[in-house]
Amino acid sequence: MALKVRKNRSPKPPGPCPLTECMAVIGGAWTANIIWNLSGGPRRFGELRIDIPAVSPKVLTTRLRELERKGVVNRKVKPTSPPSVEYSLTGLGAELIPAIEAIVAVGHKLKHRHDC
Amino acid sequence: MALKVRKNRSPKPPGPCPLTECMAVIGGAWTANIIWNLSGGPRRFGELRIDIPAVSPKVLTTRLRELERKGVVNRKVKPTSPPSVEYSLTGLGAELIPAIEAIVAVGHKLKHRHDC
DNA sequence: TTTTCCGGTTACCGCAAGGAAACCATATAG
DNA sequence: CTATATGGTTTCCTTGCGGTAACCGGAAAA
Repeated sequence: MALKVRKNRSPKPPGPCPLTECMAVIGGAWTANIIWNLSGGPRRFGELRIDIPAVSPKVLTTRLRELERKGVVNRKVKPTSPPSVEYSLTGLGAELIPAIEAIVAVGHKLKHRHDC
Repeated sequence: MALKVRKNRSPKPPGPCPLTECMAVIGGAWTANIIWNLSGGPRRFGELRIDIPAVSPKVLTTRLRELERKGVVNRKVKPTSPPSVEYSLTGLGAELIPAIEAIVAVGHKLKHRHDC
């Protein structure tokens, strides 16, 4: 009575899983929200804090630094006074938008179904 | 010297954020992988363990139960012997596929860029 | 009788992610 | 002189997520 594994599995590419890899980028707390809020154009630190009121400055800094290191967002310091810092999506960051949009779309459907 | 918040923010719907809501569904460890592996058709517990070797039975059970409760997957027990349990995506679960696919697509791009 | 297989369950544990609150440096406005 | 705005940093602490490992119950195969 051997285990018969059916072959209708979805395609499994070799090497590190692209799904896991992408989730590692957008999976952190508030990460997707941050990217989503940057999709409308550059935004300053304080503006992001207003856009996402629940995020603490510590976490916001952490996420922005991570995303910068991964090449998803760009950090530009403007030598005004007091200096203001503008964050924007890089080309790579822009490529994440369709995925985020798809997630948002599902979120709407979930709300619709849930609706209790 | 008042704070001038620019208005180029992305649209913010009232109420609970759809983005956060959807991420709560697909955000758990291995969750997206599980849904992805079910997108090719129904799959048994043991098959999923083979598809995703790194997932422990405990976590796999937890995730499947969560997804079942949220109406994303369907659990069907077949009274064979030993009994086999088949998991499949519900209609709601199927709606998640485009988002997952978008994430997978970005994962490929990430690998391409990274490529080290 | 013992083993194998399926689909789990249970107990235990470590650690890192994340929340809260306080603090900081600089420069201009009033 | 003091207040305010900006963009953080630092410290502390809790929670819970997820990993490991062992165990389980029924049935059939050997």
